[in-house]
Amino acid sequence: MSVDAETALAHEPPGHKDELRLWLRMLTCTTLIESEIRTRLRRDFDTTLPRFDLMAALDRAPAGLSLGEVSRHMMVSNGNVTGVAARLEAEGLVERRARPGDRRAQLLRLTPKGRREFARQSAAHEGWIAELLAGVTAVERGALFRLLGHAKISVRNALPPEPSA
Amino acid sequence: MSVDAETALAHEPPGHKDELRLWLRMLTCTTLIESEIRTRLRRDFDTTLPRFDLMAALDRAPAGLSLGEVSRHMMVSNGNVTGVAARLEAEGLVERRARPGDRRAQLLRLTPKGRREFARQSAAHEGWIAELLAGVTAVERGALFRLLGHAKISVRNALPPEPSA
DNA sequence: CTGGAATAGTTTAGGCTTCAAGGAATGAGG
DNA sequence: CCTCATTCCTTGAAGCCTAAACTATTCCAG
Repeated sequence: MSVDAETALAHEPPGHKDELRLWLRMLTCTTLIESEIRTRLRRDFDTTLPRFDLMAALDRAPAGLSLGEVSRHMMVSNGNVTGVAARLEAEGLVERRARPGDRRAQLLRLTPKGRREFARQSAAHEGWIAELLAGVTAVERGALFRLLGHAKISVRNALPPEPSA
Repeated sequence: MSVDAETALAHEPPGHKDELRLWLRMLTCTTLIESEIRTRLRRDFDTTLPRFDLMAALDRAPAGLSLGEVSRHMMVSNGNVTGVAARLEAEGLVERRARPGDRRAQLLRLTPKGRREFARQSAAHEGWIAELLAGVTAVERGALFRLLGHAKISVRNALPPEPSA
């Protein structure tokens, strides 16, 4: 898995391919990092990125989050969260509790075991990211962060408006 | 480099929040764009991103590509390509031919219908990307492209070496 | 020539993901 | 009260994705 679509495009006839090439390079970077992280999560912790992400969301919210809140946080569909949460619950890493005063909603929280487990995973994860980005200087990182901020705003502005927020 | 997660952690003082924030922002940008593209591909062409990507790879290789070559281009597993190619073949967009002189390999090629269809899709796709990134100036795009190039190299250097190429 | 390594693809099991349809609970107006 | 829209979540169908095991073929070294 070494060639990427981006380099292949470099010899296309000139045009407005500029944004496209930027997008493909962005995608390549993200895919490279993401699949390496998936591999290591599996190898070292026998877990997956979605599980890790869900636990990360809960770790930042000690009071718990509803499934819907998790879904918005992770930018995935709500039906998706149902399944991932069910598996984490089966492993004893997450627990559900009824939300007082609303019998529709449930609060998801890390169990003590889940909190311990996530602490180990997130420490390793942070190290992995630093390792993968070690070749980018602090100055470059700052510039990238800022420019990606602009890109994020650009995309959000071009997106269809959300049902409030 | 093959240190287990625990040991690696012991040697690495915390302080990599910086890289982590950059990574999360990169991931957010990519996810936003990618899910919008998926939505539009479905809405306007009743297709998916993997199908589109596979056809894009074939479009750049008029002589055809083996399944393995497609797999490397798309940076996905070979088993995956089997399935996506099968669906595209069932829709008459792609055809398989034996590769002369090697009975293991098969060449995948766009059919005329597939080529027409992809031309429509890729024109729209290019417009969508330009639209989403319209808020990023040409100068910023250039800087982003260059910096992401550095990031890509950094990641590749940190990755376990591949079985040649 | 022959045995073993490498290569090309497929299959299988398990998990992720979306969309769409639907059930249950809530809340607001009449 | 009712009723109806809304919210929260689950389910089901279909597709994407990986790792690992497997088949078939090719290549190579002896």
